Amino acid sequence: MLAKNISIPKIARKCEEVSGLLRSLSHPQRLMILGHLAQGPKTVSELQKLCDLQQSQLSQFLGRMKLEGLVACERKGRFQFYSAADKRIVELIGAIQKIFCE
Amino acid sequence: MLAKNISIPKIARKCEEVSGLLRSLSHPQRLMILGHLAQGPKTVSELQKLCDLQQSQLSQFLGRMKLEGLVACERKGRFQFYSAADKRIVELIGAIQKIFCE
DNA sequence: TTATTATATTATTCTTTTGTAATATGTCAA
DNA sequence: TTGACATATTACAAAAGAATAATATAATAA
Repeated sequence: MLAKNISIPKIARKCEEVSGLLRSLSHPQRLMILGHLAQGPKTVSELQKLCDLQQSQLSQFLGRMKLEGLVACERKGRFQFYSAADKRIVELIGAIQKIFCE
Repeated sequence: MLAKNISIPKIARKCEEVSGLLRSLSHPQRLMILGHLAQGPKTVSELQKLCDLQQSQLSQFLGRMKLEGLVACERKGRFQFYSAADKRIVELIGAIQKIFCE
């Protein structure tokens, strides 16, 4: 139950930033979106089918997650390809799955 | 950037539960509280000093985190000792620190 | 029993988030 | 250029969360 190796000072400095990221993941469908993006880039309409969301809300979620630094996007023709913003995000999703889904 | 080993079906089933946990961690001071509790049990007043919170708000946060299954508590005399609810919570805090604070 | 310390609850106001609908923009094909 | 498709933005009502103050309960010591 103990974790002596966790450094509070380190966490403290990052608390604002990290809690912001976690807030973005604190919605079931945003968590789902990032779960899919952790597997590779997807267009908005692909995500819409995968997550069963209204177009408008999905777009709002993606915009918010982009601002928060969780996802990145790149337009190709008329499609926007969204993906996990960086390695840390993929690692976080991986850790969550390892801890809670195994 | 990819994580082919992440299973979406597994995450999907747990999305509601896990996003709820993450929501509890999505506040800087709640994250801080759990950071401290991951190191061992603490009384409310110890946490109050460590996290610089008003007594009332701390108590409300703790109550909420208890409902959410993040923390457990045990009364000893006039003190309530709070601790991380289980191993998964400690692991999650450890993973967050490893990914974002190193 | 009373005073004191430790913690919890309630009430209230303010802010943020959610869900939804409507509308706008951007890109391509015909 | 027009139409169709893909995505983004805006607006707004309803719900949830945050901060704060005031009050209540629970345990102990004197």
